[in-house]
Order: sequence, then C-alpha cells, then structure tokens
Amino acid sequence: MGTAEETAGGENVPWGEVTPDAARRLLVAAVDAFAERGYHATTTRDIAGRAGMSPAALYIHYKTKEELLHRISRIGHDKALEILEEAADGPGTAAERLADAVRSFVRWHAERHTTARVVQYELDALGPEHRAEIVALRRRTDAAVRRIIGEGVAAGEFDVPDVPGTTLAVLSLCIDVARWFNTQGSRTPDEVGALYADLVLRMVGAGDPALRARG
Amino acid sequence: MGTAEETAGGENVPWGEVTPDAARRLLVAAVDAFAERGYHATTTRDIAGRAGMSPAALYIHYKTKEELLHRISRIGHDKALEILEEAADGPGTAAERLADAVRSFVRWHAERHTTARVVQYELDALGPEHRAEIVALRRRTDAAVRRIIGEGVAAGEFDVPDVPGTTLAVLSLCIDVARWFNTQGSRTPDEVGALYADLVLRMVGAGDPALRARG
DNA sequence: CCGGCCCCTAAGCGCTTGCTCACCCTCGCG
DNA sequence: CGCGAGGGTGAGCAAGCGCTTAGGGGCCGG
Repeated sequence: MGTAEETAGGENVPWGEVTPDAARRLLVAAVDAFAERGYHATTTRDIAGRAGMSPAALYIHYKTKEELLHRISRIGHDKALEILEEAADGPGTAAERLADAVRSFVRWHAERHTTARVVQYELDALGPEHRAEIVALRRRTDAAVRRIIGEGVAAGEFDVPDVPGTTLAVLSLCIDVARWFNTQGSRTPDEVGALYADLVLRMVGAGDPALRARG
Repeated sequence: MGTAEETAGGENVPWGEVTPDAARRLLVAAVDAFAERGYHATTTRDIAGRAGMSPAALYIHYKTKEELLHRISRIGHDKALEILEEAADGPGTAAERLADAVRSFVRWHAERHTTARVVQYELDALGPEHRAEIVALRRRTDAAVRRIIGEGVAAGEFDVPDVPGTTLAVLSLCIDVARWFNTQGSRTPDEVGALYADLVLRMVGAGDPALRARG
C-alpha cells in the first residue's frame, strides 16, 4: 500500500506500471505518435510536445527513442500474452477455450488498437537484441493457440487438416484487427470479438453450426 | 509492336509497364527498400544505390520520393484488384468463385510479398490526394468480395450472419499474408492459397466439410 | 533561511535527410 | 564532323533529425 503504482492510479490502469508520472506521460504520448505516424516518422520533439515537455525531457527518463519503443512493445506483448494464456489454460472444452481466447485477444486489439498497432507493426524498428526478446514472446503466443487447437483435434472436437497453418491464420486474423479497427467506426470491440470467435470456431470445424449460433 | 513495353520484356513481366529502363530499376529498388525497412526509414540514397545510380538520378524520373511510393502503390493495387475481380466475375458457384478469389489473391500476396507489403502497409505515408485515390481502389476490392459472399448467401450456399463483418475478416486475413510470409519459410504460395481458400469456405459455412476436403 | 537534489529547459552540436544545380558524357542525325 | 538533346554525376544546400550539455527553479530536511 502507498506504493508508486497506487499513487499512479491502481494496477488496472493501462500504463499503471510505468513510473514516475512524467515517464508515463511520455510513453503514452509516444504510443499515440507511433500509432499515428509510425516509429520512423515520429520525432522526439513530437513525443515531448504531446507530453507537454521540452525535447530534452525525454532523455531524462529514456536513454533513446528506441528504448521507448521497446518498453511499449514489451509491456504490450506481456499483456497480450497474459490474456491469451489465461484463456488457453482456463476450464472448459477446447472450443470454449479457443472462443474465449480469440474473443479476449481480439477485444484487446480493438479496444487498445493504438497500442496494439505499435506492438504488432513496429517490431522491425527495434534493435537486434530487443527484437529477439519480443520474438521470443511471440513464439509463446503462437504456442498457446497451437496448444488449444491441438487439444481440440486430439479430443475430436475440431477438424483441422493443418494445425500449424491454421494457428498461423487464426493469429494473423486477430492481429490484423489492430490495423483496420476504427478506421471505419461502427463496430464495438465486443462485437468484433464475438464475430471473430465465431469465425474461428468455423475455421477449426468445431461442432454444429446451429449450436454455435445459439450458444 | 516494337513498343516500349515489349522492349522492356513483355507485358507479363512484373513491372513491365514502367519505362524507361532506368525508371523501372529505381522503382524495383524502391520496392525492395520500402519492404525491408519501411518508407520513412528508407533514404533516397539507398534507393539510388540499389539501382546502381547516384542519388541525383532518382529525381530525373520521379519528382519526389512520395511519387515513387504512389506509383508502386497504384500499380500494385491495380494488379491485386484485377486478380480479385477476375475471380469474382468468373463462372461457377459462389463457393467456387470465392475459393478462386481467395486462392489467387493470397497467392499474389505470398509470391510478391515484398510488393504487397509496401502496397498494403505503407498507405499512410502517401500524401492526402494520393491516399484518397488508393482508398477508392480498396473500396472496390471490398465490394468485389462482399458481392461474392452476398450472392452465396442469396443462393443459399453460404451461412453468414454478418456479411460486411465477414467480408472485412476475409480480406484482413488475406492481406496479412504479406506481413508474415517468408519470415518463417517452409510454405509455398500455392500451399498458403489452398489452405486459405479452405479456411474461408469454412468461415462462410459453405457446404459439407467432407466435400470440401475431397474437392 | 538555505543548501542540495531532482526535473526540467534553452540552446545547440554533429549528422543525415530530401532535393537541387552546374556540368559532362554519349549518341543519333545532317 | 559538329551539334543538340537527354540521361547521368559530384558537390552541396537548407532543414530537420536524435541527442547533449550547462544551467535554472521549486521542494524538502535541517
């Protein structure tokens, strides 16, 4: 109690783990700028300006612009992975767990699509070591989805001729939500999550379509 | 006969429509560089260097770096749209046309994934008027897919509760191939096309799964 | 009241960027 | 052979980049 985290607004606030306050303001500004223009097109002056600071202030809290991207990418991937693995390790049939995983993963990508866009599409801008670290996290993401699908096939729930390929496609579908979401509007994250969960169950040939529509 | 296009190697060569030769070499170099590093991280010196020319040579054939991106984007979208509309307007049932469209669209994104990456992911780097022009092309892409799905539903071939949403998901799935293809290897464009055609037929609830597997 | 500490800023350094300009080399034609 | 035109180059400009540094202002314990 009385920790910096609580001072910052509790542990469920989006960037609550980033302290002190000035560092978080800079990071949030960087997420917005990176999502809007891309990493390379964003200047450190722009980030500092959005955070209401001078350009030099950035370097008090972060060594380089790349370190900012890495922090964003790391925290974002941790969160996305946590969401997925929680669903993968939950109770229920493979179909229920897969639907749950897709629903929450997609919802996160839609709700926090500016963060997700940076996390998913600016990976190449990281330095070699930082990129390697993030790639390792992504392999765990892949493994979590593959595990659910594999278990569904083993249990006879799913009909999937190509498990690695279908895993890839499912993840690709979910991740790409970050690219297009809210460029049109008119759909809530919950709606997209529900739609995608249904589509993915169809992709793995899970059970009776009529059951899916009702449940 | 004896036109510049034929001199350049015939009309089926990837960038055969770009003349003169030096302009094409620069454009191909730009595609590679943009795909590898992204538009903003690519310098005009890098593009010219890859084409074996001095930095100044670029400006003989293109007014700005952005014009280069626009030319690439325009030609690429034209080609992608042509592929899709050809399949959409072809003969056969809605299921056959949808499978055909997805198969060829995906194959193009895989085979020419460096071009596709630029075309699909560097749109924001275009100036306002050029972007508007490209966005109009993408609406036609969307319309082509939506038409096939709509016709399949009308004919009772498909079971799709949300036609616009499913259209969006199908296109998103195909487009994202450009992002991940060949970062791992081990899959040919034909294989990915076949896999994705099957997955999409499942998404729209087309017919008997057993029939799909045999056909 | 003050001295040290922590954030922060103004100014600017060294470098790279997109792009330009004066000039040259090559080639077809009379 | 002279010549004009068009594709190419070397050098470099103004602007903007990531990042640094010297110094200032507010807060806090003594």
